[in-house]
Amino acid sequence: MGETLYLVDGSSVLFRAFFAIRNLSTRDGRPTNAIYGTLKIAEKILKEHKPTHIAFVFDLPAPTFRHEAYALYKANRPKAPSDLVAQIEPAKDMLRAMGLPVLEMAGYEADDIIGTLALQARRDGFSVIIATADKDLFQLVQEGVAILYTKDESILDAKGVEEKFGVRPDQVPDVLALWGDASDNIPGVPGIGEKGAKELIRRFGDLESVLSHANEVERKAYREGLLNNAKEARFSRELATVKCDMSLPWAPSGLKPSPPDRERLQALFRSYEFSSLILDERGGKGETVLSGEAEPFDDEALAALKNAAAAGLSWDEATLWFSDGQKAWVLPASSLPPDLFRSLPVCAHDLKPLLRKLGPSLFIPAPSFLDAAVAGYMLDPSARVPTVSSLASGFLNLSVDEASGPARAMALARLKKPLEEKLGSLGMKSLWSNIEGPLVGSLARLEAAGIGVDMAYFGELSQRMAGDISALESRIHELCGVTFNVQSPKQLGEVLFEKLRLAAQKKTAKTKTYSTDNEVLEKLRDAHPVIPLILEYRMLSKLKGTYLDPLQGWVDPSDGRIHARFNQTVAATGRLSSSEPNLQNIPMKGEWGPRIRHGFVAAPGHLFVGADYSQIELRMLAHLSGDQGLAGVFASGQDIHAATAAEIFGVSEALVTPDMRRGAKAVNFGIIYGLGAFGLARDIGVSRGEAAAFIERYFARFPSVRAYIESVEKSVMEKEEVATILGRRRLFAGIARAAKPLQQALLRQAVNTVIQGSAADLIKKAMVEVEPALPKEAKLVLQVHDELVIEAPEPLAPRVASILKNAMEQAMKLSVPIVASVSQGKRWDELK
DNA sequence: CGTCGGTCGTAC
DNA sequence: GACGTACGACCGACGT
Repeated sequence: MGETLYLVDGSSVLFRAFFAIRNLSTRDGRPTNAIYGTLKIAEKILKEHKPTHIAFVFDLPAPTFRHEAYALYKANRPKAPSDLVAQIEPAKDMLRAMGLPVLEMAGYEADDIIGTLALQARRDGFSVIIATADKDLFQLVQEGVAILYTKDESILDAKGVEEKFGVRPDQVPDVLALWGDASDNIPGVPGIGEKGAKELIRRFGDLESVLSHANEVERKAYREGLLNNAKEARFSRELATVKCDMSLPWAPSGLKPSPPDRERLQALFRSYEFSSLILDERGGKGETVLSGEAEPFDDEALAALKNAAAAGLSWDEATLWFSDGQKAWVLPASSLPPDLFRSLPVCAHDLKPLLRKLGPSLFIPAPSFLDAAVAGYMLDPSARVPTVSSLASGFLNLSVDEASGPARAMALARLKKPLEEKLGSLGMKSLWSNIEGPLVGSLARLEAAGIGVDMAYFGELSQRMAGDISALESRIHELCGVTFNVQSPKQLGEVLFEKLRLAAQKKTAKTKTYSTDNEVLEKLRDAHPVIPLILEYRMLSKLKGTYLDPLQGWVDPSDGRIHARFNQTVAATGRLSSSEPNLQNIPMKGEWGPRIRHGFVAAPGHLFVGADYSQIELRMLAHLSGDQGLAGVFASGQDIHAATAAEIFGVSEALVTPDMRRGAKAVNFGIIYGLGAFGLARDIGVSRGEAAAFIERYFARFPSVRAYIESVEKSVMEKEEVATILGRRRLFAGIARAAKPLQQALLRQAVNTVIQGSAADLIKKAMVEVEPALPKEAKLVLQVHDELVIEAPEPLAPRVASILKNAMEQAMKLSVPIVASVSQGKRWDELK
C-alpha cells in the first residue's frame, strides 16, 4: 500500500465552519468560530486518518487567470463577512503551529493547486483524499483520488460521486457549464438549474453532445436556452474546469506534518480562549459545566462501568465514548467487544442510528437500557426531541458541550436515573420497558432490512409519464394562450381567474391569493376545457415528482433496497413517522396507486406477508367509550359504515344505499377527527343543516361516544394532558386559558390523540411481540399505522401469515374484537 | 445560495 | 373558523 496525501480545501472548510458553528468569540469580542471549526476538522482528520502527508490549501485574494479570461468572474460574490475574513490568517497560524503545511500562492486558486497536486501525487504513487465541501472539486475524482465531503463526512470515490451528485466526476464541469454557479458568477444556461443540467448530461453524456442535440430537448425553456447560449455554456465549462497543470513550488513528498509547536499552540489557544471546552450560553448561570477528556477504554473501564448505576454512551462517526458519570473512556467503533452492551446498563441518546451502524448482532442492549431521546419524547411528545445538553440542563442543572463525546457520555450516565424516575412517576415505566424500549431494536432491524424496489419498472413508468406531462403542458399553454408554470399555484391562479376570467371559488388562508386546489378545480371542471388537463397534469407530476423520481435516489447501491427511516420520536400522538423517503404515504387509491405499489417487490424467493387492522380506531373508540351500540356492531361483525348508516337513517341495513353508506363513513371518520357540521357538509355535499342532523343522530344512537368525548374534553381542561390506553401522554399546556378557536382546535387534538395514540400503542405492541415469534428468515419491512408488512421466504409465508395475524389480534384484549386481515404477494399492490 | 413559509397532495 | 397525524415537492420571497 502506498502513502496517502490529504489535500484540504482550506477556504471551503473555513467558510463552512463559519456558518455551521454557533457564534463563538473571545471575551473582548474577536470571532473564533471558524478557527475553532477548522481546528476540529484538522484534529479529526489527524486522529481518524493519521495521514502521512497532508496540506491545507487556501485562496489568496488576487486576480487569477480566470479573472483575466472573464471580467465578471466571481463578480457576483458578496464580500465575505468581516467576522470571517478576520479569522482567515489566525486559522492559518494555528494550522502552521500544529505542524501542518499551509499552501497558497498569489494568482493561483486553491482548486487549481489542489488539482495539480492531486495529479502529481497520483503520478508519484500516492493515494489522494481531497477534503472539501465544494462540489466543484468532485471532477478530480478518479482511480486513487477520492473526496472527503466535509458536509456529511462521507468518502466519495467515482461511484460515490455519481451516487451523490448524479453524474460521473468527469461530467461535473459539463453540469456546471449548464447549471452555472452564481457564487463564482459562472453564467451557465438561463432556465436550466441543477436538476435539468444533470438530466441533460446524463442523457447525452457531455456538454458538446447536449449542444448538438439541443433540438431534441422536449422542454421548451431548456431547448431555447441551449440554442441561444451555446457560447456561454462552453465558456462556463472552461471556467468550471479545474486546472491540473499549474507549475508549483511544492512536491507531494514534502507535504508531511511536522511536530506541533506546543508553546505557540498554547499561546494561540490562550488567545482564542480555547483552553477549556466551549461553554454554551447557559455556562454562566451558576450551572456546572461538563466538558471532557477521555482515557482509552481498558479493563479498568469495563469494571467501573459494570459496577456503575448507569453507563453513558455517546458516539460519532468512528468513535464511542462510555462514562460512569465521573470518568469517560474512548474506543474506536471498529474495536468494539461483542456482547459489551448486553452487560452494561446503557443510557444513550437516539440509539437507533448506532444500532444500524454497528449491526444488531454487535449491539443487543441490556434490558435495563434507556434511550434518552425516546424518554424525552415520551415526557413531552409535542416538543422537539431534546438534545443531551437540554436534558442535562433541565434534569441536572448541568451545562454540557454537545460537541464533546466524553461530555455527552458523562451527562447521559447521570441522566439515566432521573429520566427513569420521571417516567415512573408519570406511569410510563412499562410503556418504556415493554413497548418503546424494545421498539428501538425492532425499528433498527426494520430499517436495516429495507424494502426491494423494481427500479427498471419505476424508470419505465417515469419515462412514460414524462411524455404525457410534457404533452399536457403544451396543450395547457395553448388552451390558455400563454406560457406559464402550471406547477405554480400563483401563476395558475392568475391565468385562470384573471386572464380567463373563470369564477374564483376561494382565497388561500395566508396569502389571500386565488386557491387552485383540487376542490376548486373540480368545481370548474366544466367551465373551461383546460381544467381537466390541469387536473391530469397535477396528478401525473405529483406522482412522478414525489413518488417515482425521488425513490431512485434512496436505493442503497450495496443491496438495491430502500432503507427508509421509521421515526420513533416525531408524531405527537405516539404514531411512528417515516422519512427519507416516506413509505407511509405511497399512493394506494386510484388507477396509479397500485401501479406505484407494484414497484415494491419482495426479494427473490420471498413474499410479502401483510396484515392490516380493520377499523382499528373505531374499534378503539368503541372500547374506550364502552358504547354498547358501537360495540354491538363490531361484535356482530357487520359492515361498520353500513351499520352506522342504518342507525343514522333509521332503516334496516338491507335498505342502506351507497350514498347513505358514504355519508355514514364520513361521519365515522369525522367523529375521530372532531369534524363539525361545516366540514361534513362540504365532504359529502349536503347542506349544513342536514350534516348537523347526521351528527346529532349519530350521537343519539351512540350516546356513550358523545359522553366519552365530553369526558376527555373535561379532563384535558383540568389536567392539561391526556393519556392513551397504555399511558402515553400528550401535554396541552394552557388549554384552559386559550382563546376559543384555538381551544376548540386543541380539544379536537386531545380527543384524537387518545384514539389515534391508543391505536398506535396497539400496533407498536404487536410489532415488538410478533418479532420474536417469527422465523429468523422473516423480517418486518413496513409499518403504515394500521398495517404491518413482513418479507418472508416463500415456503414460510403461510406460517408467517398466521403468526402475524395472531400477534396483531392478540396484542391487546379489548371489549370488542380486534380483526386483522392478512394477505400475501410478490409485490405490494397484491396485498389487499 | 440556502432557508423558510406557503400551497398542494399523498397516506392512515 | 370550520378535520386529526404525518412527509415532502415545488414555488417564490427573503437574506446567509
